[in-house]
Amino acid sequence: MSRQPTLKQLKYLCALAQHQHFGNAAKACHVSQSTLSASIVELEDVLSSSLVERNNRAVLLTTVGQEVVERAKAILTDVDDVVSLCEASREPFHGTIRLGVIPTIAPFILPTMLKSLRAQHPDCKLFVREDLSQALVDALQVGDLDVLLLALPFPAEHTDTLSLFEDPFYLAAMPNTPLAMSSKLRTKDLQGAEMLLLEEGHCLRDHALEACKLREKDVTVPYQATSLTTIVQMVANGIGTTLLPKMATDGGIAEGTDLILRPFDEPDVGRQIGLMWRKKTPRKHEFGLLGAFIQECLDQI
Amino acid sequence: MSRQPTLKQLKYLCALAQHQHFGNAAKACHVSQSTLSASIVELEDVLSSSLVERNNRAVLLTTVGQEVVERAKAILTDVDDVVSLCEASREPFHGTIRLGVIPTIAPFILPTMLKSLRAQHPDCKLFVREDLSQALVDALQVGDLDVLLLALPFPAEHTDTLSLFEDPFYLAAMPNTPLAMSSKLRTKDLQGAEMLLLEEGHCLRDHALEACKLREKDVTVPYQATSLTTIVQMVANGIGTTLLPKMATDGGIAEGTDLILRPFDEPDVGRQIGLMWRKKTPRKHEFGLLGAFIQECLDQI
DNA sequence: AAAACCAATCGAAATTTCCGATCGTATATA
DNA sequence: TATATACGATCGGAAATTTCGATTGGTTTT
Repeated sequence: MSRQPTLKQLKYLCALAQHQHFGNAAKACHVSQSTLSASIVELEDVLSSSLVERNNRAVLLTTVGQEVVERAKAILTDVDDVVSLCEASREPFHGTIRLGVIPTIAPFILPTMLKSLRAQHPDCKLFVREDLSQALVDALQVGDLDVLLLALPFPAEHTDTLSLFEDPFYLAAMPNTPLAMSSKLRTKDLQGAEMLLLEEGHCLRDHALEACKLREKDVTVPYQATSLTTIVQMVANGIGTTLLPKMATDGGIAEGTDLILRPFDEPDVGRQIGLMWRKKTPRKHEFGLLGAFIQECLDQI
Repeated sequence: MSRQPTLKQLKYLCALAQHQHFGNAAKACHVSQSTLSASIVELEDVLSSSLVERNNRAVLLTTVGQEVVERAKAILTDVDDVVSLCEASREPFHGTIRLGVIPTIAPFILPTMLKSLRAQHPDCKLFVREDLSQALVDALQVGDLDVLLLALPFPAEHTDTLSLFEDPFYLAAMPNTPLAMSSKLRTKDLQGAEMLLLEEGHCLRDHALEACKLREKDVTVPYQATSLTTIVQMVANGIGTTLLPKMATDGGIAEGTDLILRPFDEPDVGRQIGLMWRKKTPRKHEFGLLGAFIQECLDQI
């Protein structure tokens, strides 16, 4: 009868795979190097397979080792899921929710949301990470985050999404410019306009291009356009024109400037905001409630 | 900081769910009743949820308990899968072998080899990368490849080699040329001959120079001599003379041409073909078997 | 009321886990 | 060439845990 590997051993192996260094991996696990080393040896003994090649300058995983690490990661997150399942089952909004939010949403919704949350669910600890969609999805899939608030659609395997609301785009332009003064505003008026958009990687950029049927050449990407605020400042200084999500304008991003903010005289010019979680998450129900909660927050703005 | 449940605890919970009885479940797990009982209590403590109702005559699982049991079962079989994965991978020729082969070997041996491999070891996945020796060695040392098939000697630290067979050089020349017609062929006859060889980086070039005691000035490197086939075509068009490894001529590289192929009337004019792997690889034995397998393949050609 | 059954609990023993120290080897530095 | 440094393996002892048998408390059956 062969023994079974321990969760601890699997955890140590994953840490070793990540750090490629026994000492550092041990530090990350809060154990001594000797403990981690012995654990790995024992794991290899239990599995009767060498998982790691200790080349004296680097730590290399064998093919089996890599495969085991992959599965070990999955197992560890599954175990974590059991824990959070129990947490959530005790009562929604009573545990920790690790939420990822994209930069073009976070500043406009988090303040009200966090305030409401503290008022209505004081026992809920919300850990927020702000990053680009792709980074958030990666973190979601490996189990570093529980749920994301982002613009849909965004392709991601093994996930479910819940659409919350539409966020229309407004044109932001200086007074006296043709786009600001035309009687009706249509997306085709933007053809050839030199739009200022956020740099690559921001989904707002892609969704704006998509919604307005623009192509790359219609767009000017200023150097280091990493936040909407800087773009607004540039437009206010007469450098060009841009699209802003209603969410941002409601948040007062253009206050203190002379900018004209115009909605489009067409339907469906905007982006869809929603939640995304792992298909296998045990907290679907709680996240559905979270969606409703966010919608309530928005009504207050 | 919340602890994690143990695999043992999950196992006991599953047994309890199955037997609906602490004593019997304990017996099935080969532990005492007190041990199992305590384990369940501790699991409930870790998860801060009651999983089992032991009020009345029977043992009842709570809703959360059932959910946890279901996930626990999945986790346990996942862990077992890791074990059997390793069991399977212990058998030689049952996993993935990432093999590097140099361009002057690959086309002449891979077809038969892959065919035999599929026939004899259908579970073996062979990933092949064809590149120059130095690139292969680099890839081997950083762990991107498991084993190389190349011409020896080739300097590489932290590696072991296994010599498989000698691959003699044949002179390839057009009829009516002096080298094709001389009574005996010796390496010193090549002095001053304008040999066509592969460009820098191909070890065949170095080994040919070495075996025939030639120096750089005896050689003509044609523009873009990247494959033996093109060199053969050039020689067949009367541009010069070249050396071909027996392996290539056996493969019929000179078919359809008038070329004369002559062995040398001297011993040890050729190159040595062998395997190379990292000194620390845990698969030495398997790679030894791979060497024998390759030798068998060659007998079939 | 007694017996039977069951799970929880307790204290002692057995086991394991963990750490610091040390060793062996490979690499970098002088 | 000699010395210092870095890294992982190993060992022995201390600490933590796991495990067990015995016992307790509660319920059901006889």
